Amino acid sequence: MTDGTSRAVTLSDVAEAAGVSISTASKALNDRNDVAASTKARVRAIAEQLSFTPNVMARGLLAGRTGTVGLLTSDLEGRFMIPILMGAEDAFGEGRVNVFLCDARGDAIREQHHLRELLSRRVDGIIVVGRQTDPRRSLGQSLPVPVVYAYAPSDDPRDVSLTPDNVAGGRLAVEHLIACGRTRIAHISGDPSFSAARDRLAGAQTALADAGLEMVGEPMFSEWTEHWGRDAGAMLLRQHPEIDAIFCGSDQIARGVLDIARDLDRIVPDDLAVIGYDNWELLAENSRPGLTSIDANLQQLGRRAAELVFAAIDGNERAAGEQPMPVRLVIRGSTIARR
Amino acid sequence: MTDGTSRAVTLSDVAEAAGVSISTASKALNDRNDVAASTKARVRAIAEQLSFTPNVMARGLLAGRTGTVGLLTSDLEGRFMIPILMGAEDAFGEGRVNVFLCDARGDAIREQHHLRELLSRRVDGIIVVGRQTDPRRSLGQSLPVPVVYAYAPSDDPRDVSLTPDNVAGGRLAVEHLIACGRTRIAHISGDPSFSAARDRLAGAQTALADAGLEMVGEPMFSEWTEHWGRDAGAMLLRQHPEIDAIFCGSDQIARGVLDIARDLDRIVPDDLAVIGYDNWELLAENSRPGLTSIDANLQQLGRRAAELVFAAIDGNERAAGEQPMPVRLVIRGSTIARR
DNA sequence: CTGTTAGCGCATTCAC
DNA sequence: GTGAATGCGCTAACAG
Repeated sequence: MTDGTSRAVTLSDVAEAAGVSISTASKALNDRNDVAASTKARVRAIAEQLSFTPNVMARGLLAGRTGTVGLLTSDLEGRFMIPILMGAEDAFGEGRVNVFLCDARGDAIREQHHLRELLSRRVDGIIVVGRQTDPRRSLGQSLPVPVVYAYAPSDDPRDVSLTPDNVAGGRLAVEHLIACGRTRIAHISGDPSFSAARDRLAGAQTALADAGLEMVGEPMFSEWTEHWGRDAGAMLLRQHPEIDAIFCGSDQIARGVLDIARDLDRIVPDDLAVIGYDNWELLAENSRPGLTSIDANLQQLGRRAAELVFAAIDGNERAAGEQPMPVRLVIRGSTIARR
Repeated sequence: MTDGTSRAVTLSDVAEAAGVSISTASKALNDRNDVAASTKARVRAIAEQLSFTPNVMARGLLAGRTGTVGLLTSDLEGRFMIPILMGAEDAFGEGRVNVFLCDARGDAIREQHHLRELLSRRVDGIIVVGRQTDPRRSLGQSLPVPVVYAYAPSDDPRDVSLTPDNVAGGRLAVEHLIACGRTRIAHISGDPSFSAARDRLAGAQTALADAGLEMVGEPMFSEWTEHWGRDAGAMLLRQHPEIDAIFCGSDQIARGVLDIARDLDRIVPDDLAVIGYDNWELLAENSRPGLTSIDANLQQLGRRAAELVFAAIDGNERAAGEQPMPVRLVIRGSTIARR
């Protein structure tokens, strides 16, 4: 463990060591031109030597800004927050902005608690990340800082929300299957209480209708798990052996379907095409064959959320409403045979 | 988006509204006894009404402490940081400590950059999270705040490092297989340049030797992937059909082995027991059968790291050296048939 | 070009 | 009990 005792060196330490006033030292370090080049160099050398790091809090007191953003999540265990966080970090980038990460664990009390903490710390803005695409309760309109909702939209249309476009994703998936020459397409998805499940189905239905096709069998809803994918896949392929493609509501479900297809001697993709959702690389790249999937571009979503927070902080741009974010298709071997 | 314009209300606002001085307001809100109960109540009511949140920066300026901790990770995409972060958050808990999350993306330059930022923000301590258990370069001994290394230890023994005990994990895994009556045990693992791979093997060898057994075939090293698990499993089972158990260096590898075992008509666990490593629930709980695995208790590791940072901050306790953290066995159907 | 002064928001003496 | 004064570390406006 490093030495936790030595007091942090302050600007006045540097000034004293350099034999100048505090304000001169400040100017030198902030590269103002109203200071002699020689003293500037000297002060900087001293600062370097003393490994001086300016106290951002003190600076923030003056500026009224802290250069911090709060990320309030209820999905620390899940996988959606991570890419969003990465995108946000990218956007904040070298902009000297740091992120406070708070995990509410899906608990409203804890969320309120963390919200107060973030406001106490005078974050310049807040990004709220949910774990489903269903609307969540708004933090309210009376906060002193801008708020952007990511993945899970706010239930208040006055808020800005960025959500992946699940309808477009469903459409994209089925259009791809049709483009691959498939016509007898079925759908297995997760919990129907999730708008994600319903929206993806809606998109799929649109694509089918546009092509003059009908879905084979009823869409099957239950859990977002491999187990369900296996069970549903087995039922479906037994009841409707003519099926030549299955659109799955998640990569986990798709993995289950791939698994059971092998048991039933259905060759993927020749005999049966399978497409997943989320493009969870751990699952999609390691299956046999690789799993074609829909990617929600979460990193880009996070980046955009950060940009919106920024815009609201220093500009006056005040967007509002739910903005569906584009998704993309990632093709692997489960829909097109690689040669 | 919420109103980003309304200036945050300050203590002087509250004082003015309550018709008292700033210092009295301060005392009232901090529950000091040298203030009349009536005024105390009044000030608090006003503060509540104005939704006053104290500016932690200003307070921190005085106190010399910020109540923040930096989490410097190089594993934002990976899975190790998340449970560690959760454990740390638990430990910090209601302690009014917040976490700055910085992702260095495995880049030393970026890490240095983030380190400076954290020091600028006067974090009270830093937790460094790596993505492998191999030693990483120390941040140095001259930092003004305590540092604890989690998962990846520091290469400087003067630092405190918490790493999962991979040797114990390897031993535990093989002891379990032996307890299940297995005697012809093989090993498939990942990249041998990882100390995790070597340590787990060492532990396994110990357990075998203690039981008077020898490993079947050579340990197989390559990647931490399902693909490798399938390939290695196929080779192994073909060359050594007598194998009755495989200890895998990761859950991904184990999933591959389970997959190929099914292809080769080996019944798990009756005919072949399989054990993984990491207890990645996504993989372990959804396989057929469920995957027995070694869990590194990362959440507890994170909690402990936070506790050590705390101890160093306000106590004088200054631990040092690499502390191996206990692991545990999670039994599922891949080693013991569930009835 | 440099130094002095003031003040960001708050907690803490110390007078009254 | 209460309030005026001081200072945390820093930057901005001025005066020299």
